[in-house]
Amino acid sequence: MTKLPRSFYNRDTALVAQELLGKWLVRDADGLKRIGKIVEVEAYLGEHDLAAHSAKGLTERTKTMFGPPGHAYVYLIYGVHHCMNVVTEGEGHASAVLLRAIEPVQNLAGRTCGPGLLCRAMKIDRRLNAHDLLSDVFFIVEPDVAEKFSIVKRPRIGVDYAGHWAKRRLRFYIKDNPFVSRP
DNA sequence: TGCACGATGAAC
DNA sequence: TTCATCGTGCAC
Repeated sequence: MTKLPRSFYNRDTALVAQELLGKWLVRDADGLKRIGKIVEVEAYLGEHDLAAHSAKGLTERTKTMFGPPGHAYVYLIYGVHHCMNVVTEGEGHASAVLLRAIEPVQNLAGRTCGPGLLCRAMKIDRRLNAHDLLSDVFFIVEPDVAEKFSIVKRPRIGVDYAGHWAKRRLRFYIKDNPFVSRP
């Protein structure tokens, strides 16, 4: 297992999103190493992307998105669930990749398909916002055994308010993977 | 200081 | 289809 370097995240967001598929999200907490394989993601392309939080500009909440790549952007949605993103591209670009579903690999209990459920299973909450993903307790690795799969591209979920941006196929998932939140 | 509104999930 | 639940951002 090789931890993804900063340079992996400092690239085109839609590309990073697709390359995150099949990678393992690792979280070491409470004496337990939890691992999930990323099977579904969405790309958010910076300030001009009306579906992205950063479209509102630099605010207290979105400043993590405007920060350096390779950090976690975690926020509370609907007052109930947490969503986990990976910041991409250079500092100030305000782009990120939302992790929407993972397949359990190690020490994961309960469902993991959906951004909120994924965070619950991985014990991710707002305390991890702005956390560096090159740390030793929260990071993403390239698995030793690479697998082959096809990538399906679809419009993002729950962003109908974003005009023409809602139609762009910036949601990516592993074809036929049973842990994808919605086919 | 108040209030409308979600990058969701679960129940009905 | 409806609702829970609360932090954020912006209007007064």
